[in-house]
Amino acid sequence: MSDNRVTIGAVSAETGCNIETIRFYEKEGLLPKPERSEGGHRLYTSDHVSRLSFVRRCRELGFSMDEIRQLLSLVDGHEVSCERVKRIADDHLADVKAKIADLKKMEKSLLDLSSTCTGADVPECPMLDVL
Amino acid sequence: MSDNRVTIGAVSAETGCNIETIRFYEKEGLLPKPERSEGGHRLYTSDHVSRLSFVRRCRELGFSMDEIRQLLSLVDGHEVSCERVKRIADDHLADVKAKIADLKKMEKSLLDLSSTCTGADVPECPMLDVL
DNA sequence: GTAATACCTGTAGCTACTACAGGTTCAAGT
DNA sequence: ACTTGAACCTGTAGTAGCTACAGGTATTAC
Repeated sequence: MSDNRVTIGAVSAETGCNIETIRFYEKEGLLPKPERSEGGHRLYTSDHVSRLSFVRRCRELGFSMDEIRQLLSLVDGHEVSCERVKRIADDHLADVKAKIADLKKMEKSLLDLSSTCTGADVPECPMLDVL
Repeated sequence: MSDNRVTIGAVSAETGCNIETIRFYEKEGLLPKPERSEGGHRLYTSDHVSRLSFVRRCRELGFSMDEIRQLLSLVDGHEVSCERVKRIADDHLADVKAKIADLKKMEKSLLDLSSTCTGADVPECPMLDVL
């Protein structure tokens, strides 16, 4: 069970995560330090791969590294309470909603601005005047 | 006309832009270098203030510093064509729309995830299992 | 004249990576 | 056994758009 250790390159190929990023996550404490070969190469177990996948999925959902660290500490400690997990997720959801709202404001302003502009090849632009 | 020069602190107070940010914009070429007092303090004219306001409005609309540099070079050169301005703005608008779409995907996933979770104070969380 | 405040330059920090440089180890082929 | 090339190692610097110092000088008010 502890025999099938794989190199960082294999983990990278399996997860689609850059080698440098994997080492970076280790340095940042998102991945536990793996054992090393005699020569110092990292040797990963399937547990590492699972955890890396977890981290990647969280990143895709926009969680910050700090939020991920909090989620991981809930997993690692014996403190997995739905309550706390949900709070972290809902806080993050609120952030995402706020960002969407900001971007929609920008979108509207840009559309308004763009509509003042004919796009013709003339030497004066009403858009710049507005700005 | 060239008498009413103001210090960086006054410009900061007027525009709401941090002193450090004003100096940073100068270093990055978004603001022209102002004259200096004998002692080396920056002395700004109203032209500088207008340009800083322009830069700030662009930033609020999400334009990158590089896009702002392009807009400014159109203003400064005698090349102000509506066509080019509109292209920059519309490209940026497309970026904004893409970001909104990404965030909406995140939002949906987070909502789905959150709905699997009761939020009760139990030691098992279905959300973490999904992740 | 002096003290407080405003300003100066230059550097380091933030997020989440990516991209090297320069060196070592491993695996495959002969 | 030996060589070669690929994969790995550490450490540093770069990205965007600022912010936050440290340590020093200029200006202003009293």
